[in-house]
Amino acid sequence: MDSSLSLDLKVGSLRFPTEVPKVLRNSPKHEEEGLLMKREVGVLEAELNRVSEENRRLNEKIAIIYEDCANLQSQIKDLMTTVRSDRGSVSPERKRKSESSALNGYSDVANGMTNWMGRQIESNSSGNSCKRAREDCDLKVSRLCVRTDPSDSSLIVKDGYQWRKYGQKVTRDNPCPRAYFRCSFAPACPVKKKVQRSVEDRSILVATYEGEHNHGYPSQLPAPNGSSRGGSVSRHSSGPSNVTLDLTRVGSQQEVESPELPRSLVEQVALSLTKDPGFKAALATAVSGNIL
DNA sequence: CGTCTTTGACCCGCGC
DNA sequence: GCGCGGGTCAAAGACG
Ligand SMILES: [Zn+2]
Repeated sequence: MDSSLSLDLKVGSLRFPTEVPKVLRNSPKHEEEGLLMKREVGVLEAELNRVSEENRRLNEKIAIIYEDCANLQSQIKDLMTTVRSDRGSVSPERKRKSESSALNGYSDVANGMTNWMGRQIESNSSGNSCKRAREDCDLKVSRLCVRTDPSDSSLIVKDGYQWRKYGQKVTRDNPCPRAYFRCSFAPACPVKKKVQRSVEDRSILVATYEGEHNHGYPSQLPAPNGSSRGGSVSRHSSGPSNVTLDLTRVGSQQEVESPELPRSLVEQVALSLTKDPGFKAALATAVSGNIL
């Protein structure tokens, strides 16, 4: 397994002949028109074949990416355990329960993509409107919209990290309370997040993250003995019923640069894919399709 | 017993 | 200084 995953996808090189409608015009020279039409048809067919082939290869690549993601995450997990054991022996900070963050409902890939997409959404909106430019120097603020069951009154966004709630306030412009969380996966992780229900759509939770994790992504592969017979699936299912991403917003605004350094290999992989908006959309569609 | 949630108190910046 | 609103602390309780 090579950790430097270079994909070399040439999706952006799709170029459709833009001057095709020329042959549709009314022309007195029918033979020439027919000839032109045939040639154009041939070109289009070749293009179609090429695109289909490209599509097939992309699907294969996506499958490979899935595997690589799983492999990378297992490597990260191993790395994290060794790092934790080292640090634990040196500085006896009060260690929290560093495991048993069961991911129920969706896969690690979905988690990573969710996180990454949220970052993309935020970097889009903040880059365009630049509402708060004073926090860019120190804190990185990102926003993630999550659709949950409106009947679920718990403001819990299960994004793969471990959060400890430390406050809740009612704000002025929103009748729904706002919950404050701190990352409790690492003892000194500075990341905080605020979760509040959206005013317009009560079924949407808006999570605002600030700061960067000083640890890797704490993803846990689903237990190898995943053949849990009984209803233990939803035993501690405080997770949201479904996490959806607003893909239209991602697709409508391309040109996303991500100047920040990736914190984990998973994010690095994701960032290497964001260069091309077309592939981003395709991958997002494929991933969301697989989630559902 | 350790960890997390709840919740009122407290702090702090800001506008007047 | 004072009130207001948002963010955080920390004691107490819940939970496994
Ligand atoms: Zn963290």
